[in-house]
Amino acid sequence: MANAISLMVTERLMPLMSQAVVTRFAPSPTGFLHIGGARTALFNWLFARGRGGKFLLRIEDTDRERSTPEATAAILQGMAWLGLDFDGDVISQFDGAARHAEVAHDLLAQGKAYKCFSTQDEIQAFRDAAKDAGTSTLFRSPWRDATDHPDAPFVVRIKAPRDGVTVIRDSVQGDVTIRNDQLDDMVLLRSDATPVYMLAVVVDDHDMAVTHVIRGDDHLNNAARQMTIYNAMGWDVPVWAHIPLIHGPDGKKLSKRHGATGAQEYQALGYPAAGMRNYLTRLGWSHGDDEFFTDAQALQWFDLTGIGKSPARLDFKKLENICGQHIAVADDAALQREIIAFLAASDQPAFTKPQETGILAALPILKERAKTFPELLDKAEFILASRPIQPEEKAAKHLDTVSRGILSELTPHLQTVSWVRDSLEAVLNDFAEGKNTKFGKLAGSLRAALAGRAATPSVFDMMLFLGRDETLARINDAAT
RNA sequence: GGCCCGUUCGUCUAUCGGUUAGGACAUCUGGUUUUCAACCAGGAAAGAGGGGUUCAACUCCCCUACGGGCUACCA
Repeated sequence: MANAISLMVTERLMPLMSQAVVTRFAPSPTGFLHIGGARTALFNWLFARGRGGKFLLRIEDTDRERSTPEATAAILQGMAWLGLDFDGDVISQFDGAARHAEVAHDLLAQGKAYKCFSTQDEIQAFRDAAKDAGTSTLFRSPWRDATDHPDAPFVVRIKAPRDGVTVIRDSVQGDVTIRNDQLDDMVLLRSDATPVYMLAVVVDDHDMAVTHVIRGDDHLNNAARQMTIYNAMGWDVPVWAHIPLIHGPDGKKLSKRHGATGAQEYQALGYPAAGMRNYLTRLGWSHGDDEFFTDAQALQWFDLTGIGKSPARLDFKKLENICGQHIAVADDAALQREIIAFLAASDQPAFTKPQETGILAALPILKERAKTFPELLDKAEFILASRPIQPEEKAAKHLDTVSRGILSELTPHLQTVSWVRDSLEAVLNDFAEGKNTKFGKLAGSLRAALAGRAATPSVFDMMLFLGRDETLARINDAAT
């Protein structure tokens, strides 16, 4: 029986194993890692990793003018922050130029591409005229079927089909049909013989054995044009999945005026990577009613069929909510490391050694009350600050003359009490009652004395954490 | 201009012809509370508009509106 089952499992898995999933993220290095790009990378990562496949990274740096090494570094950093590890080395598309050109020459030799001697000025003039006349601006090169060639600069264009239709079988968008008379004979090789992006992607995706192309839907139309190259070369077309772009809260394309657009800005803002992954995954993708999930669950559940077709908007409130949940369940040591990285990413001074050990020890009482790292750190002020504590404005209100007097009177009670939660609670409650005041009022003063803040963990937690001597010292500081 | 894609509560979404259109965040009311966070109970809140098809449409088709994309010797 067990054998029969394992055989069934093996048989079902075999086709999948022999055709393992390969995805890639292919950003152009012209700036930081955009949050939309980060989500695209995340989807590719989830899809490949969830299926034991490979996730590759290719930098599309064929535009020498705009590509910079700094941008590549920023993209790498952003991915590292989000924990999106890729297989193999970073691949430079520019490095493959010779191979891309080779394919273009192959097509030329096969008569599936041709040399076009029309100059850019001529083409531009044609387009302008067509626009004025209200006719199609699709350029039809007179050189497509020419036999005699002048001795002049030329570009290599592909002979795109003119009849029939091209159907993009897209896992997200469904079948998208484009009439072939809408396709132009796109340029493969520029007049300086360098390959163009449209050629490079196809060749690279084929050579890298990419099985699933998951990318922004701004490439949806390009897919039809790219298919003419696949078809001309007789290559298998990958599974396409064109995902909608992310929009700002106002529904417009996400741009700088919406605030943070770079993935790393979110790190500097203090969002934990796990929460970011969860939120970004859920944005435009769903698995029933599941909102909060672990990486393991996302890996198991993520599928192309769950991706929506309409653009989603960023909602910082929900991001915070999800992040708060992830901070609450995070492993203390890992959370500590992430907070330290956050400090560096946001240009804040690093922890001193005592602060570092203090935070780590207090994480259990801190992490359940914060949605972001700045919030957590704010509530950790009783650990980070050292005597004498300088109360902030809101806290100072709890330290008026009367309150200070009460704190002075409290001191002797704390000197003798057994330093455990139950005893402390009993003493403080009795004391408050004896003073005919509410415990809440007393707690406010204690909070101000111990942390200098109005929002802190429980006063008992802080007292236990600080210990008798430090607690009394701080109360004394505040009372006098 | 041409072509392509999209449109369910404020937001993210479920629904895959028959539901009182469900959940989450946000919001409002009440409760709890030691501040913050959290928690508990409850409320308000949606099928862009117009035509079809069908016994029945949020779901299928068409038109319009709105949003987005592509239309480069950029990627």
